[in-house]
Amino acid sequence: MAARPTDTKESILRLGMEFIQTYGYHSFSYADIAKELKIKNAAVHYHFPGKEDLLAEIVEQYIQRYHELARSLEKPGISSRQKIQAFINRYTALCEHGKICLIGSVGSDYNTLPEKAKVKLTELVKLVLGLVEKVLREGKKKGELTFSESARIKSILIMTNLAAGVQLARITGQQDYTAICNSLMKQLTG
Amino acid sequence: MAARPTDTKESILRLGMEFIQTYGYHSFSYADIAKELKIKNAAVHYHFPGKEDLLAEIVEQYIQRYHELARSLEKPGISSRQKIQAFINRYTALCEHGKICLIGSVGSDYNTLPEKAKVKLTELVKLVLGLVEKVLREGKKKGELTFSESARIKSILIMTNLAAGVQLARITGQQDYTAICNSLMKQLTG
DNA sequence: CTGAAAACTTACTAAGTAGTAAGTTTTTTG
DNA sequence: CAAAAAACTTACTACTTAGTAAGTTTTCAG
Repeated sequence: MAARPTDTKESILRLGMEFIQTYGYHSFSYADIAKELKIKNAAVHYHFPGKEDLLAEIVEQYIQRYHELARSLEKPGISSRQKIQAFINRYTALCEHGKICLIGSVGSDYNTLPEKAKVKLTELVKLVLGLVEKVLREGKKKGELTFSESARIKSILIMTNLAAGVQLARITGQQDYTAICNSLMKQLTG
Repeated sequence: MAARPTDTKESILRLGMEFIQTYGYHSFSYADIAKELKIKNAAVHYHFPGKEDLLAEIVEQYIQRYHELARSLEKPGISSRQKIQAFINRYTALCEHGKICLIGSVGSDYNTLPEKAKVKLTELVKLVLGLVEKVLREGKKKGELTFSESARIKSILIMTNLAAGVQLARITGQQDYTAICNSLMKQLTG
Protein backbone atom coordinates (compact mmCIF):
# COMPACT_ATOMS: atom_id res chain seq x y z
CA MET A 1 0.00 0.00 0.00
CA ALA A 2 2.86 2.33 0.75
CA ALA A 3 4.74 3.40 -2.35
CA ARG A 4 8.20 3.16 -0.82
CA PRO A 5 9.29 1.70 2.52
CA THR A 6 10.39 4.91 4.17
CA ASP A 7 7.58 7.09 2.83
CA THR A 8 5.25 6.50 5.75
CA LYS A 9 7.86 7.12 8.40
CA GLU A 10 8.93 10.34 6.71
CA SER A 11 5.32 11.43 6.35
CA ILE A 12 4.70 10.84 10.04
CA LEU A 13 7.76 12.91 10.94
CA ARG A 14 6.73 15.68 8.57
CA LEU A 15 3.18 15.73 9.88
CA GLY A 16 4.29 15.50 13.49
CA MET A 17 6.54 18.51 12.98
CA GLU A 18 3.67 20.40 11.36
CA PHE A 19 1.27 19.53 14.19
CA ILE A 20 3.75 20.55 16.88
CA GLN A 21 4.43 23.88 15.21
CA THR A 22 0.75 24.52 14.56
CA TYR A 23 -1.02 23.09 17.62
CA GLY A 24 1.64 21.98 20.11
CA TYR A 25 2.98 18.62 21.27
CA HIS A 26 0.08 17.84 23.62
CA SER A 27 -2.61 18.88 21.15
CA PHE A 28 -2.24 16.18 18.54
CA SER A 29 -2.63 12.44 18.81
CA TYR A 30 -1.51 9.38 16.93
CA ALA A 31 -5.09 9.18 15.70
CA ASP A 32 -4.73 12.62 14.08
CA ILE A 33 -1.65 11.48 12.21
CA ALA A 34 -3.21 8.15 11.23
CA LYS A 35 -6.33 9.86 9.92
CA GLU A 36 -4.43 12.39 7.85
CA LEU A 37 -2.15 9.74 6.31
CA LYS A 38 -5.05 7.29 5.86
CA ILE A 39 -3.29 4.59 7.82
CA LYS A 40 -4.23 2.93 11.11
CA ASN A 41 -3.23 4.04 14.56
CA ALA A 42 -1.00 1.01 15.12
CA ALA A 43 0.99 1.79 11.99
CA VAL A 44 2.19 4.98 13.62
CA HIS A 45 3.20 2.97 16.68
CA TYR A 46 5.08 0.59 14.39
CA HIS A 47 7.42 3.39 13.28
CA PHE A 48 7.44 5.26 16.58
CA PRO A 49 6.59 2.96 19.52
CA GLY A 50 5.85 5.85 21.87
CA LYS A 51 4.98 9.48 21.32
CA GLU A 52 8.21 10.43 23.03
CA ASP A 53 10.15 8.53 20.36
CA LEU A 54 8.37 10.54 17.70
CA LEU A 55 9.11 13.80 19.50
CA ALA A 56 12.78 12.91 19.93
CA GLU A 57 13.14 12.15 16.22
CA ILE A 58 11.35 15.35 15.24
CA VAL A 59 13.72 17.41 17.36
CA GLU A 60 16.64 15.42 15.94
CA GLN A 61 15.45 16.19 12.42
CA TYR A 62 15.33 19.88 13.30
CA ILE A 63 18.89 19.62 14.62
CA GLN A 64 20.04 18.07 11.36
CA ARG A 65 18.39 20.85 9.37
CA TYR A 66 20.32 23.42 11.36
CA HIS A 67 23.54 21.52 10.73
CA GLU A 68 22.69 21.70 7.04
CA LEU A 69 22.05 25.43 7.30
CA ALA A 70 25.38 25.85 9.10
CA ARG A 71 27.17 23.94 6.33
CA SER A 72 25.46 25.89 3.55
CA LEU A 73 26.55 29.14 5.20
CA GLU A 74 30.18 28.02 5.27
CA LYS A 75 30.45 28.35 1.49
CA PRO A 76 32.52 31.37 0.48
CA GLY A 77 30.96 34.52 -0.92
CA ILE A 78 28.10 34.82 1.54
CA SER A 79 28.10 38.06 3.49
CA SER A 80 27.37 38.11 7.22
CA ARG A 81 24.29 40.11 6.47
CA GLN A 82 23.07 37.39 4.11
CA LYS A 83 23.76 34.75 6.73
CA ILE A 84 21.67 36.56 9.32
CA GLN A 85 18.98 37.06 6.71
CA ALA A 86 18.99 33.32 5.95
CA PHE A 87 18.42 32.64 9.63
CA ILE A 88 15.60 35.17 9.84
CA ASN A 89 14.05 33.73 6.68
CA ARG A 90 13.47 30.42 8.46
CA TYR A 91 11.26 32.16 10.98
CA THR A 92 9.54 34.20 8.32
CA ALA A 93 8.60 31.04 6.44
CA LEU A 94 7.02 29.65 9.61
CA CYS A 95 5.22 32.89 10.28
CA GLU A 96 3.65 32.93 6.85
CA HIS A 97 2.09 29.54 7.52
CA GLY A 98 0.81 30.41 10.97
CA LYS A 99 3.37 28.10 12.55
CA ILE A 100 5.76 28.77 15.37
CA CYS A 101 9.34 27.77 16.00
CA LEU A 102 9.84 24.21 17.29
CA ILE A 103 11.89 25.52 20.20
CA GLY A 104 9.12 27.90 21.21
CA SER A 105 6.43 25.27 20.90
CA VAL A 106 8.17 22.42 22.69
CA GLY A 107 9.95 24.84 25.03
CA SER A 108 6.71 26.01 26.58
CA ASP A 109 5.92 22.35 27.37
CA TYR A 110 9.39 21.81 28.80
CA ASN A 111 8.36 20.61 32.25
CA THR A 112 6.13 17.90 30.80
CA LEU A 113 8.63 16.54 28.29
CA PRO A 114 10.25 13.10 28.52
CA GLU A 115 13.92 13.27 29.46
CA LYS A 116 15.12 12.27 26.00
CA ALA A 117 13.33 15.22 24.42
CA LYS A 118 14.64 17.64 27.04
CA VAL A 119 18.20 16.64 26.24
CA LYS A 120 17.68 16.96 22.49
CA LEU A 121 15.96 20.31 22.91
CA THR A 122 18.89 21.65 24.91
CA GLU A 123 21.22 20.42 22.18
CA LEU A 124 19.12 22.19 19.55
CA VAL A 125 19.07 25.49 21.43
CA LYS A 126 22.83 25.43 21.91
CA LEU A 127 23.32 24.64 18.23
CA VAL A 128 21.14 27.52 17.05
CA LEU A 129 22.63 30.01 19.49
CA GLY A 130 26.13 28.87 18.56
CA LEU A 131 25.40 29.27 14.87
CA VAL A 132 24.11 32.82 15.24
CA GLU A 133 26.88 33.72 17.65
CA LYS A 134 29.52 32.61 15.16
CA VAL A 135 27.98 34.64 12.34
CA LEU A 136 27.77 37.68 14.60
CA ARG A 137 31.36 37.35 15.80
CA GLU A 138 32.72 36.99 12.28
CA GLY A 139 30.51 39.75 10.94
CA LYS A 140 31.71 42.15 13.58
CA LYS A 141 35.35 41.25 12.90
CA LYS A 142 34.86 41.88 9.19
CA GLY A 143 33.08 45.15 9.92
CA GLU A 144 29.90 43.90 8.25
CA LEU A 145 27.78 43.83 11.39
CA THR A 146 27.51 46.25 14.29
CA PHE A 147 26.30 45.59 17.82
CA SER A 148 27.48 46.65 21.25
CA GLU A 149 26.71 43.47 23.22
CA SER A 150 28.82 40.34 23.20
CA ALA A 151 28.13 38.01 20.26
CA ARG A 152 26.73 35.48 22.70
CA ILE A 153 24.23 37.86 24.28
CA LYS A 154 23.29 39.39 20.95
CA SER A 155 22.55 35.93 19.56
CA ILE A 156 20.20 35.30 22.49
CA LEU A 157 18.48 38.64 21.97
CA ILE A 158 17.95 37.96 18.27
CA MET A 159 16.72 34.42 18.80
CA THR A 160 14.26 35.42 21.52
CA ASN A 161 12.95 38.27 19.37
CA LEU A 162 12.30 35.89 16.49
CA ALA A 163 10.94 32.93 18.48
CA ALA A 164 8.51 35.07 20.43
CA GLY A 165 7.90 37.21 17.36
CA VAL A 166 6.35 34.40 15.34
CA GLN A 167 4.09 33.58 18.30
CA LEU A 168 3.07 37.22 18.62
CA ALA A 169 2.23 37.27 14.92
CA ARG A 170 -0.55 34.75 15.49
CA ILE A 171 -2.04 36.94 18.22
CA THR A 172 -1.69 40.52 17.03
CA GLY A 173 -0.91 40.07 13.34
CA GLN A 174 2.09 39.68 11.09
CA GLN A 175 3.03 43.35 10.85
CA ASP A 176 4.59 43.20 14.32
CA TYR A 177 6.77 40.33 13.24
CA THR A 178 7.82 42.17 10.09
CA ALA A 179 8.72 45.19 12.20
CA ILE A 180 10.91 43.00 14.42
CA CYS A 181 12.82 41.67 11.41
CA ASN A 182 13.34 45.11 9.92
CA SER A 183 14.51 46.45 13.24
CA LEU A 184 16.95 43.59 13.77
CA MET A 185 18.56 44.02 10.36
CA LYS A 186 18.71 47.76 10.78
CA GLN A 187 20.43 47.42 14.15
CA LEU A 188 23.02 45.04 12.74
CA THR A 189 23.76 46.64 9.38
CA GLY A 190 23.08 50.26 10.26
CA MET B 1 -15.89 22.37 54.73
CA ALA B 2 -14.51 25.42 52.94
CA ALA B 3 -13.44 28.15 55.33
CA ARG B 4 -14.91 31.02 53.35
CA PRO B 5 -17.20 30.96 50.32
CA THR B 6 -14.81 32.47 47.80
CA ASP B 7 -11.70 30.69 49.02
CA THR B 8 -12.12 27.67 46.79
CA LYS B 9 -12.76 29.65 43.63
CA GLU B 10 -9.72 31.82 44.28
CA SER B 11 -7.60 28.76 45.00
CA ILE B 12 -8.66 27.17 41.75
CA LEU B 13 -7.74 30.32 39.84
CA ARG B 14 -4.40 30.58 41.62
CA LEU B 15 -3.60 26.93 41.00
CA GLY B 16 -4.79 27.07 37.41
CA MET B 17 -2.49 30.01 36.76
CA GLU B 18 0.39 28.14 38.36
CA PHE B 19 -0.27 25.00 36.32
CA ILE B 20 -0.50 26.93 33.06
CA GLN B 21 2.76 28.75 33.73
CA THR B 22 4.50 25.58 34.86
CA TYR B 23 3.10 22.84 32.61
CA GLY B 24 0.86 24.50 30.03
CA TYR B 25 -2.89 24.69 29.46
CA HIS B 26 -3.24 21.23 27.93
CA SER B 27 -1.06 19.52 30.53
CA PHE B 28 -3.21 19.87 33.61
CA SER B 29 -6.67 18.54 34.31
CA TYR B 30 -9.54 19.33 36.64
CA ALA B 31 -8.49 16.20 38.52
CA ASP B 32 -5.06 17.72 39.16
CA ILE B 33 -6.66 20.80 40.66
CA ALA B 34 -9.17 18.79 42.68
CA LYS B 35 -6.45 16.55 44.08
CA GLU B 36 -4.22 19.45 45.12
CA LEU B 37 -7.09 21.32 46.80
CA LYS B 38 -8.49 18.14 48.33
CA ILE B 39 -11.90 18.67 46.81
CA LYS B 40 -13.80 16.64 44.24
CA ASN B 41 -13.64 17.00 40.48
CA ALA B 42 -17.22 18.25 40.28
CA ALA B 43 -16.49 21.06 42.73
CA VAL B 44 -14.13 22.55 40.18
CA HIS B 45 -16.87 22.29 37.55
CA TYR B 46 -19.22 24.04 39.97
CA HIS B 47 -17.04 27.19 39.92
CA PHE B 48 -15.88 26.86 36.31
CA PRO B 49 -18.33 24.81 34.23
CA GLY B 50 -15.83 24.25 31.43
CA LYS B 51 -12.06 24.41 31.24
CA GLU B 52 -12.39 27.28 28.80
CA ASP B 53 -14.24 29.28 31.45
CA LEU B 54 -11.37 28.72 33.83
CA LEU B 55 -8.84 29.77 31.20
CA ALA B 56 -10.79 32.90 30.34
CA GLU B 57 -10.93 33.95 33.99
CA ILE B 58 -7.24 33.26 34.47
CA VAL B 59 -6.35 35.47 31.53
CA GLU B 60 -8.79 38.08 32.81
CA GLN B 61 -7.09 38.00 36.22
CA TYR B 62 -3.74 38.54 34.52
CA ILE B 63 -5.24 41.50 32.66
CA GLN B 64 -6.42 43.01 35.95
CA ARG B 65 -2.98 42.57 37.48
CA TYR B 66 -1.46 44.52 34.62
CA HIS B 67 -4.04 47.27 35.08
CA GLU B 68 -2.96 47.39 38.72
CA LEU B 69 0.70 47.60 37.69
CA ALA B 70 -0.17 50.40 35.28
CA ARG B 71 -1.97 52.31 38.05
CA SER B 72 0.84 51.82 40.55
CA LEU B 73 3.32 53.21 38.01
CA GLU B 74 1.25 56.34 37.54
CA LYS B 75 2.16 57.59 41.01
CA PRO B 76 4.62 60.49 40.88
CA GLY B 77 8.27 60.08 41.76
CA ILE B 78 8.90 56.86 39.86
CA SER B 79 11.60 57.15 37.23
CA SER B 80 11.17 55.59 33.79
CA ARG B 81 14.07 53.35 34.60
CA GLN B 82 12.28 52.11 37.70
CA LYS B 83 9.12 51.51 35.70
CA ILE B 84 10.94 49.36 33.20
CA GLN B 85 12.63 47.56 36.06
CA ALA B 86 9.25 46.87 37.67
CA PHE B 87 8.10 45.31 34.41
CA ILE B 88 11.23 43.19 34.12
CA ASN B 89 10.89 42.14 37.77
CA ARG B 90 7.61 40.39 36.95
CA TYR B 91 9.40 38.12 34.54
CA THR B 92 12.31 37.62 36.91
CA ALA B 93 9.93 36.44 39.62
CA LEU B 94 8.49 33.85 37.22
CA CYS B 95 11.92 32.77 36.13
CA GLU B 96 13.04 32.11 39.68
CA HIS B 97 10.16 29.67 40.14
CA GLY B 98 10.71 27.87 36.86
CA LYS B 99 7.53 29.35 35.45
CA ILE B 100 6.98 31.10 32.15
CA CYS B 101 4.89 34.09 31.14
CA LEU B 102 1.17 33.41 30.67
CA ILE B 103 1.30 34.96 27.21
CA GLY B 104 4.13 32.67 26.19
CA SER B 105 2.47 29.60 27.60
CA VAL B 106 -1.02 30.15 26.25
CA GLY B 107 0.34 31.83 23.12
CA SER B 108 2.05 28.67 21.96
CA ASP B 109 -1.31 26.88 22.21
CA TYR B 110 -3.07 29.68 20.35
CA ASN B 111 -4.53 27.59 17.53
CA THR B 112 -6.19 25.21 19.97
CA LEU B 113 -7.72 27.85 22.23
CA PRO B 114 -11.45 28.52 22.53
CA GLU B 115 -12.50 31.79 20.91
CA LYS B 116 -13.14 33.50 24.24
CA ALA B 117 -9.58 32.90 25.38
CA LYS B 118 -8.14 34.07 22.06
CA VAL B 119 -9.95 37.39 22.41
CA LYS B 120 -8.81 37.86 26.01
CA LEU B 121 -5.24 36.93 25.12
CA THR B 122 -5.18 39.52 22.36
CA GLU B 123 -6.50 42.08 24.84
CA LEU B 124 -3.76 41.14 27.30
CA VAL B 125 -0.97 41.43 24.74
CA LYS B 126 -2.18 44.85 23.61
CA LEU B 127 -2.40 45.99 27.22
CA VAL B 128 1.15 44.91 28.05
CA LEU B 129 2.65 46.32 24.87
CA GLY B 130 0.75 49.56 25.39
CA LEU B 131 2.00 49.84 28.95
CA VAL B 132 5.65 49.37 27.98
CA GLU B 133 5.29 51.62 24.96
CA LYS B 134 3.96 54.44 27.12
CA VAL B 135 6.79 54.13 29.62
CA LEU B 136 9.33 54.11 26.79
CA ARG B 137 7.78 57.12 25.06
CA GLU B 138 7.70 59.17 28.26
CA GLY B 139 11.17 58.02 29.29
CA LYS B 140 12.62 59.11 25.98
CA LYS B 141 10.88 62.47 26.19
CA LYS B 142 12.28 63.05 29.67
CA GLY B 143 15.73 61.97 28.53
CA GLU B 144 15.73 59.08 30.98
CA LEU B 145 15.71 56.32 28.40
CA THR B 146 17.53 55.95 25.10
CA PHE B 147 16.60 53.79 22.10
CA SER B 148 16.67 54.34 18.37
CA GLU B 149 13.53 52.41 17.37
CA SER B 150 9.98 53.67 17.75
CA ALA B 151 8.52 53.18 21.22
CA ARG B 152 6.07 50.69 19.76
CA ILE B 153 8.73 48.52 18.13
CA LYS B 154 11.04 48.79 21.12
CA SER B 155 8.23 47.59 23.40
CA ILE B 156 7.77 44.53 21.19
CA LEU B 157 11.48 43.81 21.20
CA ILE B 158 11.67 44.04 24.98
CA MET B 159 8.59 41.93 25.54
CA THR B 160 9.72 39.20 23.15
CA ASN B 161 13.17 39.15 24.78
CA LEU B 162 11.63 38.65 28.21
CA ALA B 163 8.86 36.22 27.25
CA ALA B 164 11.21 33.95 25.33
CA GLY B 165 13.95 34.62 27.86
CA VAL B 166 12.11 32.97 30.74
CA GLN B 167 11.44 29.96 28.51
CA LEU B 168 15.08 29.77 27.53
CA ALA B 169 16.05 29.88 31.20
CA ARG B 170 14.35 26.53 31.77
CA ILE B 171 16.33 24.98 28.91
CA THR B 172 19.83 26.43 29.12
CA GLY B 173 19.85 27.95 32.60
CA GLN B 174 19.07 31.20 34.29
CA GLN B 175 22.29 33.02 33.49
CA ASP B 176 21.08 33.61 29.93
CA TYR B 177 17.95 35.27 31.26
CA THR B 178 19.97 37.44 33.63
CA ALA B 179 22.18 38.49 30.74
CA ILE B 180 19.10 39.51 28.75
CA CYS B 181 17.86 41.72 31.59
CA ASN B 182 21.23 43.35 32.10
CA SER B 183 21.55 43.99 28.41
CA LEU B 184 18.06 45.49 28.14
CA MET B 185 18.65 47.91 31.00
CA LYS B 186 22.08 48.84 29.69
CA GLN B 187 20.64 49.58 26.23
CA LEU B 188 17.93 51.81 27.68
CA THR B 189 19.83 53.65 30.37
CA GLY B 190 23.29 53.42 28.82
C1' DC C 1 -34.36 28.96 64.21
C1' DT C 2 -35.78 28.16 59.66
C1' DG C 3 -35.85 28.33 54.77
C1' DA C 4 -33.24 29.17 50.82
C1' DA C 5 -29.26 29.60 48.37
C1' DA C 6 -24.50 28.38 47.83
C1' DA C 7 -21.03 24.95 47.96
C1' DC C 8 -20.18 21.02 47.65
C1' DT C 9 -20.03 15.10 47.03
C1' DT C 10 -21.40 10.82 44.84
C1' DA C 11 -21.80 8.39 40.96
C1' DC C 12 -21.83 8.28 36.48
C1' DT C 13 -21.13 8.91 31.00
C1' DA C 14 -19.07 9.37 26.53
C1' DA C 15 -15.15 10.27 24.23
C1' DG C 16 -10.39 10.32 23.53
C1' DT C 17 -5.59 8.87 24.91
C1' DA C 18 -1.35 5.99 24.33
C1' DG C 19 -0.18 1.59 23.75
C1' DT C 20 -0.13 -3.75 22.62
C1' DA C 21 -0.71 -8.53 20.87
C1' DA C 22 -1.70 -11.22 17.13
C1' DG C 23 -2.60 -11.87 12.53
C1' DT C 24 -2.27 -10.29 7.40
C1' DT C 25 -0.34 -8.25 3.45
C1' DT C 26 3.41 -6.41 0.96
C1' DT C 27 8.13 -6.06 -0.25
C1' DT C 28 12.66 -7.59 -0.51
C1' DT C 29 16.21 -10.88 -0.96
C1' DG C 30 18.78 -15.11 -1.60
C1' DC D 1 9.88 -18.51 -6.72
C1' DA D 2 10.12 -19.15 -1.81
C1' DA D 3 11.53 -17.69 2.62
C1' DA D 4 12.03 -13.88 5.50
C1' DA D 5 11.68 -9.46 6.87
C1' DA D 6 9.17 -5.16 6.78
C1' DA D 7 4.94 -2.77 6.85
C1' DC D 8 1.06 -2.83 7.92
C1' DT D 9 -4.44 -3.97 9.93
C1' DT D 10 -7.66 -5.76 13.31
C1' DA D 11 -9.12 -5.81 17.65
C1' DC D 12 -8.41 -4.80 21.92
C1' DT D 13 -6.94 -2.77 26.86
C1' DA D 14 -6.32 0.34 30.61
C1' DC D 15 -6.42 4.93 31.61
C1' DT D 16 -7.51 9.80 31.54
C1' DT D 17 -10.25 13.45 29.95
C1' DA D 18 -14.07 16.93 30.36
C1' DG D 19 -18.48 17.08 31.71
C1' DT D 20 -23.31 16.13 34.08
C1' DA D 21 -27.32 14.88 37.01
C1' DA D 22 -28.92 14.21 41.41
C1' DG D 23 -28.49 14.31 46.10
C1' DT D 24 -26.14 16.22 50.52
C1' DT D 25 -24.03 19.46 53.48
C1' DT D 26 -22.85 24.03 54.72
C1' DT D 27 -23.59 28.92 55.05
C1' DC D 28 -26.27 32.82 55.57
C1' DA D 29 -30.18 36.05 55.71
C1' DG D 30 -34.61 37.20 57.54
